[in-house]
Amino acid sequence: MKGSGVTIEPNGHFCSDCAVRDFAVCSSLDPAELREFEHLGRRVQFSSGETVFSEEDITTSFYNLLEGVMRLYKLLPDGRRQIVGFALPGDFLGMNISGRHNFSADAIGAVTVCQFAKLPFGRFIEDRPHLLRRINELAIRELSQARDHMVLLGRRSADEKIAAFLLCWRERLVSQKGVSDMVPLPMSRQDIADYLGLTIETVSRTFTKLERHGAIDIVHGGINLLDPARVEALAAA
Amino acid sequence: MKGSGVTIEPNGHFCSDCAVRDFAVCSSLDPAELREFEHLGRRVQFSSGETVFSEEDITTSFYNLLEGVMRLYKLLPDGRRQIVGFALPGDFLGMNISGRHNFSADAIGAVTVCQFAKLPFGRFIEDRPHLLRRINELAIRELSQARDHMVLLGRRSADEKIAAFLLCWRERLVSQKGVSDMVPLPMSRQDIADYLGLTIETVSRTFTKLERHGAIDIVHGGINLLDPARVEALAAA
DNA sequence: AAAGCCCGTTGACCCAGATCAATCTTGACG
DNA sequence: CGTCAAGATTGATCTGGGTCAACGGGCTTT
Repeated sequence: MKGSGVTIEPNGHFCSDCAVRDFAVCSSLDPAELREFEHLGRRVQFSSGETVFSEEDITTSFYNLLEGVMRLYKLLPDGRRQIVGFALPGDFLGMNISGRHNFSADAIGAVTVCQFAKLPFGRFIEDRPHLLRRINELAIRELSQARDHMVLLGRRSADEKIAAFLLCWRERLVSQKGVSDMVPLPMSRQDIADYLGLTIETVSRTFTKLERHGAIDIVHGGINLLDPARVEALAAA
Repeated sequence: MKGSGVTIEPNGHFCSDCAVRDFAVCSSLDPAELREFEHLGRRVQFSSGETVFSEEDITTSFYNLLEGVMRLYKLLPDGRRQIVGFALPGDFLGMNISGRHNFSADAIGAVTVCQFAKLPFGRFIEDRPHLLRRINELAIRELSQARDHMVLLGRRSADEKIAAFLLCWRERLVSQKGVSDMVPLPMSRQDIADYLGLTIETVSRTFTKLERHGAIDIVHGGINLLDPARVEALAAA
């Protein structure tokens, strides 16, 4: 579902009290810069399932995810899909060198982004090396995650993939909402399958197996980690 | 094989006539900067199979590959290996945010690198945003390649993996030594298998199958692309 | 509340690619 | 030139996970 999103009236939205202020790209900006920066972005909302941008689209904007979860994916011509990542609040999307996006991005549930037009954003960076350094830092971190994911896709069994996914997803949620054994899974089984290079049936079966072994409890919208140690042992790394 | 490499006497080595001058990180530097930069790096040689740096090692240096090919890989505790990339001359290695390398790097055949101590290099970048921009550009390009590779690992068949690998490898060699239907493969079958998430037997069988179909010709140290169109069709993307 | 749909689960079966096991090729070295 | 070791190929067999198919449970719609 292609969506252009809904721009929110800017009343009352200031970078200085933005929820992702401290861990997004903008954490590198001082208060004065932040006031200038404020005029570059506009808040836009997307509803569940809407596509924020598509692979091969000419890049006209960058996005800072403020609220919600997004799936980032690539499609093969015959429809096979590989999800290359899930984005959480604070993630910065859209950087590329070809001038075109190299993956598509959909909202999973309602999403709010801070959208920056490419050119003014590029100009703003120009003489702010600390912002560039911050962007570089995020790119390098993503690269490291991408390599970990290659190991998972190329060399791990279905059981290991699922276990590693649960732990890694929980870990990422920690920085958002603190530690908890309840792990919300807003994405569908199909999304998880396409992320792990499996089929939906294998994902379902593996969850059931983990539940039968008492390692997790499948609840609506997520799972409970009953035995984190056992899941860690399964993830084996 | 862990190796510390052999430093080459600096006589007669100048950045200005470096082979990778135009496409490595240093392409962003002007002649004056280049002269200063020259003192930061030292040329080091590694012989076939030597390890230049290992995953989890504390990062003390960055590397600019000048000559040869390297395999970049991660190991699971039980020895399973995933090659996350092959490095060619001009590639810049070692960036990370944790202070530790996040993959290992071996020489495939003899290799020459330009090695930079981390701290002086970091200081040199400090007030040279154009160099930082160049590094960022390289990171973003690698990220895009990493995502393509995830699709390959997660969603493609063995035949497609091999075909895509041959075409992609040939494409990369174009910028090094021009177009040719002779594709040198300096890495072993095991390396190819670990890059594609397959076993050595499947790689061997798939090569043989391609040869029987007249698409390629297996020669010592590489293959001849007899029917590029057919291989492209197999790669299906 | 009945109908329909979407999503997830479960079972039966199958196959691409892994595993196991020779055998062959090539190059290094006495 | 013969010996050895390392890599590559090939064949036989097995299996993890894919495919196909049925079913169920929780929504929305009317």
